[in-house]
Amino acid sequence: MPYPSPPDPQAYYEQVWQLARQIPQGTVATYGQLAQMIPAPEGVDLEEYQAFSPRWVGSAMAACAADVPWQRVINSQGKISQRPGAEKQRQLLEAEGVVFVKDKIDLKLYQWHGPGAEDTPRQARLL
DNA sequence: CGCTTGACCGGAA
DNA sequence: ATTCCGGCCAAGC
Repeated sequence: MPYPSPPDPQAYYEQVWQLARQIPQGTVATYGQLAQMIPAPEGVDLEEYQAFSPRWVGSAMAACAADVPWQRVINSQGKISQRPGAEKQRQLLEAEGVVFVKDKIDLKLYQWHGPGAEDTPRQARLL
């Protein structure tokens, strides 16, 4: 299943990491969500960007720096993508108070609303 | 140099 | 709910 890469992968990944670092503890973001928050690199048409950017975000997370909370990025179905280390990701999230139901998270409760829209911690609302 | 293999997503069967 | 499909690049072996 072939797919293209960003014109400058390194530069794109850094934008992803910077965004990911802003995800509050106890909340999550999806690959596609982060991709939408980043503008399409110059030379990439919107259609192509929409089709592949989520994978680019995934690639970025696969190579993320130590200070990036990679565990807070999950797929659009509210599940943890299959791969070695997936179990660890779930543990880290549960330690932050994220509850899993049948291997999935309720995005309505935990999804990050983006920078600036700093949400009231979902957990507080549940207490 | 030629395979193989990706931390995805939305829409269609 | 579940499976299948298109998208068509690069690093690593």
